Amino acid sequence: MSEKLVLIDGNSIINRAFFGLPDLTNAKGIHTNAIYGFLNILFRILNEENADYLVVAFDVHAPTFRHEMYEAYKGTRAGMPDELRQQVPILKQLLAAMGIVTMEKAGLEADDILGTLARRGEKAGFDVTLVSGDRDLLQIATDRILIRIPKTKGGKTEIENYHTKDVIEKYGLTPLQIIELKGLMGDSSDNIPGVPKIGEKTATALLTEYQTIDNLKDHIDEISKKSVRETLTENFDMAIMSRKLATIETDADIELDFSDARLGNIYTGEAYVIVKDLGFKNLLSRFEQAEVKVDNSYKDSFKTADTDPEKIFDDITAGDRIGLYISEVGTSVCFSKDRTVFIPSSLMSTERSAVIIGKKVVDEGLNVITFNLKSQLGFFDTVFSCDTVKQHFTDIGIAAYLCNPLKNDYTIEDVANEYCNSIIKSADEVLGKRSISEAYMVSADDIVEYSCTYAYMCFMAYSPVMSRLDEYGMRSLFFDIEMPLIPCLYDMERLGIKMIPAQLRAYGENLASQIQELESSIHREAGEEFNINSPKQLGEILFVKMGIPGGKKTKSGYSTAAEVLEKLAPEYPFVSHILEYRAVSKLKSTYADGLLTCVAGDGRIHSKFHQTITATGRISSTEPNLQNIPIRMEQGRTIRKFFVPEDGCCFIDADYSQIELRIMAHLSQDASLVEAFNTGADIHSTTASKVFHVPIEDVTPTMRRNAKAVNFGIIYGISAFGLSEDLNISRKEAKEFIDEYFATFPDVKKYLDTQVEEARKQGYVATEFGRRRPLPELSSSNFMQRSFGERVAMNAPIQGTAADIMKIAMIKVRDRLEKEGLDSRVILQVHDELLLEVPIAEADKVERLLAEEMENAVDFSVPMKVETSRGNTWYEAK
DNA sequence: GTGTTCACG
DNA sequence: ACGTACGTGAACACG
Repeated sequence: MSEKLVLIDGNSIINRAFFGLPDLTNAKGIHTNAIYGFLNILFRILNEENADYLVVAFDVHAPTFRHEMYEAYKGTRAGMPDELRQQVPILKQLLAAMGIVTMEKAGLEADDILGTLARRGEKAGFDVTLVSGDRDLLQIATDRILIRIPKTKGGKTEIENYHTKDVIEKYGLTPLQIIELKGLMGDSSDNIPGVPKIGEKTATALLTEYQTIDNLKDHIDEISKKSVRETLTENFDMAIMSRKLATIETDADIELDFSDARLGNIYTGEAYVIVKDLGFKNLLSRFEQAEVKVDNSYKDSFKTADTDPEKIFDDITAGDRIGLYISEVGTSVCFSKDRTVFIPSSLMSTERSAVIIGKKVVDEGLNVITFNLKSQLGFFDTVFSCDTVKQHFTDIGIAAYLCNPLKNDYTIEDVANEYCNSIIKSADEVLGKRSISEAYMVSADDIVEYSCTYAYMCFMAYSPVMSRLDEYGMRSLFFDIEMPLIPCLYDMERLGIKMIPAQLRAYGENLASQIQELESSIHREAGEEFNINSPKQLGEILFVKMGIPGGKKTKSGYSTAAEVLEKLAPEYPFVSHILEYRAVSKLKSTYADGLLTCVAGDGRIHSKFHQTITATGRISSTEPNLQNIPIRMEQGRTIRKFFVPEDGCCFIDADYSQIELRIMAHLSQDASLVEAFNTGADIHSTTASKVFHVPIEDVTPTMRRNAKAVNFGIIYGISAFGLSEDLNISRKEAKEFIDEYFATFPDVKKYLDTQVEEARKQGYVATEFGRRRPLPELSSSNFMQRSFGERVAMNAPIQGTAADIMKIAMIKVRDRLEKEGLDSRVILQVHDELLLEVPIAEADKVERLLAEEMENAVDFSVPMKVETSRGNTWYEAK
């Protein structure tokens, strides 16, 4: 059997990948979509082809001979978008690391290299496969040269295959006639002019009859259609030149010994590092073998304690820095890069080691470096004050988050790899699918490795992460806000919120019967049974079977979003039944059923609060998400009646009123807006009064509603489109509102413009407290993405500053409650709102204290107004 | 796993 | 001409 030579058109494949995939970026903000797409196609090809030799060809970016000919003709040249250009050298580097030969040569296009190698390979007796996105290459096809053209259709990549017979079948022309075809019809994507007015149809018909352009010239008089005859006669020169442009060189002057292109192991350690850096997690497993080769010598410094573990802690002296990881199975302490000790809990309980460390922390000013401290605070017997945590602990996971808040997850190995240039095994790789608490399933060595790696990496990553934090000017944000916040969140998770499951269950059963009724009447009205929860089936019923007008919207069919259905509801009762069904089943599945499964043995729901998720600095909540419990509609709001305080306690709820607009006033220093807040009137009415030039008492509800929508729009990064959608008005009207708003508050406009401008210059925006939000989107050549970046540049400083203020307030409230010896506790945070569980006797005091601390969390140009209320359920307290 | 929908701020 | 408001998380359908 012949050996196989695979040739890949690097430029064309990376181009296809770039335009076919959404804009992906890695943790550092480098665009990676084209590389990702290229690799996927490469792996697929290698999977399907039994390649013995592989070459990837590229264009040289300097103008080539053929381009020069064309430029001489027209004087233009299409450029490559910047985001794609950046990816080419990285791809070449990666291919080199994989031991794959790449070729490029000044004066030649990738096509010419491919054509030449294909012919040469065929002569040398290989079976040749040539992969390109470019149909030009079809001219190279023979019985032994297969041209493969990947096409991405609906996320799936299908590859079209062409030998000589396939070209003839599809185009009715031989491969060589493809050149003649391009000569006549041209190719706009390749800047080949062709003959005016001759398209694919005419050209194919002519070539079927006359085979070549030259022969066609000889028989020009036989052509019956006058217009075709004329344009051909006039433009033969053009046809000849175009043909020349379209002809791929097959005898170019290139040197390649095929034996150099023999495919070896492409999964090298070098490639692993690059792929890891690019953030292609799902491709990484292919390179895993290579990982073993990396330097793991640091593990030699891991030791398991054998005798008297108490002594180990004697080594710690005042002001020392240690890396620490505590888990159920033991405690790991890293003292230096050469010494990390694992103390198994069988030798000393984790509680005991935590006590010792806790004491050292306070008595000797120990500096403890951790990763995800919140999850380990439970091992300590003492409840740390915000200040103690701030003084003595460092959570490098949170520090890494501040340096780059766009990553989806922060694992110790990611941080270590990024900041220490080392590659360590991920927890999953060490433990498999078991968790550390199922340690009996894991070997002793693996436990030591896992636990010590945490402590070691904390210790090692400390300096580089901290210098990055300093470089970005976020030291204070980190130590004054994020670190002391940890115990606040820990408390909220530990305390949880009491729930009355029986009432929630009854509520859920009531919903169930409503759902049944709605379901049967919907099925009756539709005349058939179908899954109402399936947007696909529902769209089919609504817009096809029932013939309701309301065109397509999504990729996969009709949109059935509430927004669309609400417009149809007045006219079609069926549609409002759907909406009602949706609302009720959402309540049942997400809230009634969902929350019930979250009630713990103590009758309380312990939601998790995450500090390293959002791009703007907000906290997020999961398992369950208690930050999206219904409130707008009464039926959903009822759920809040089942959240209750402990016996003898009440709830006090405190929320910042219009915090984002107040921040906007402060940041922009717009005189009118600042004044509006300082007079204390209703802000939406005041806005309406100023914008519409009427006295405040003449502001109509409509005017107020419009002003409110504009105010929201401003915070989100206003666009006429968004506002028009929200208010259901024309874009022209929306634009008039916005213009009028900016005329009224000129410094707001100036501020927003400045943010976008600064973001473009620096690549990020920042909150009042220095929290950064990187904006890789702003450099995009894609209009939609760039516009998104602009809106984010306007929104992030506002939303982020609000998040900062709330965090400061939470710390101040916790400190104050502790200092005054009160038993009240914050149990929930919902972005601009805090919910406290308060012993009745403390209620008056706490209510005052809360408002005071929250309002005085910052000293801005406008007051931060807080509204508080009390209740015996969450429902009542709001 | 991805897309759609919808709950909250 | 493009086609969207900012930030989240959970449930469900579907390939």
